[in-house]
Amino acid sequence: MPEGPQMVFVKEQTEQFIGQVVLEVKGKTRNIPFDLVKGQELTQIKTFGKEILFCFQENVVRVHLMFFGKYAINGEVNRPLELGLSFEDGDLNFYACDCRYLQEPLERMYDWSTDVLSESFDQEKALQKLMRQPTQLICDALLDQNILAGVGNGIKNEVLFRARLHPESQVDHIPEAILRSIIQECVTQSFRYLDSKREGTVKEHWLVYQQKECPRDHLPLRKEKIGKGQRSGYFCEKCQVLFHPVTG
DNA sequence: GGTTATGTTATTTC
DNA sequence: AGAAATAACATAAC
Repeated sequence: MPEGPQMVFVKEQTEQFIGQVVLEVKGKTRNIPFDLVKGQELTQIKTFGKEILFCFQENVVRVHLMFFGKYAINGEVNRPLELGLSFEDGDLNFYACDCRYLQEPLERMYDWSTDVLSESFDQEKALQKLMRQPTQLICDALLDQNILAGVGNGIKNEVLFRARLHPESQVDHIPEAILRSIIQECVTQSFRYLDSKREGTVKEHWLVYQQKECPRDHLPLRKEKIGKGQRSGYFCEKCQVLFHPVTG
């Protein structure tokens, strides 16, 4: 469950442990020095893109759920535990994820202006970065975490559908005004996804992602591995415009 | 059993 | 050296 909004949701679900001390650390991860986390008080939880950052007094534990990651709050999942944190008032368990131990100041590692869910997200900066990759296809560019941290394959497909843009359009063939609207749409759809997580309505959330039919004109959606990343694209050939090189 | 899937990084190859 | 392709990792569902 790895797109940005889902991680913000995990943050909201785990903030109950802020102010509590870690009583025990366990799991099979070798990236975390258990003894240096044990006894620490959880002071803050942040997210950056698809990462969640558990900030303690003297260090930070970063968890990325990757493709198959799962988590449980005050419960367990029947599979090998990657990282378990026991607090005074409950516990937090992560599975099949990437865990890292950070000591550097976060400000030195992260630039929150690239995180679409951050209040300091900078659309203009994202536009500049996009335009610095003129030959990329837009479907690949939207998944670039250095440009739009937090955007995943689901959000990508929704954004392109709503903007009526064909996913295989090359960046430098797309008018700047449309690039701007795409970036805005990444923010809008990310927050919309977050809302549906909060409301428990994710199943009804997607218009095209993992769907079969275009909701606008009811034609069958195309579903193909597209772009350099060969990720699943769901799109409508009729209502999503493919931009071609400007000639003449 | 094969394929697919919300992702990223390490390694190999050119 | 550095970009680009490939492999690797993890897991459940159809």
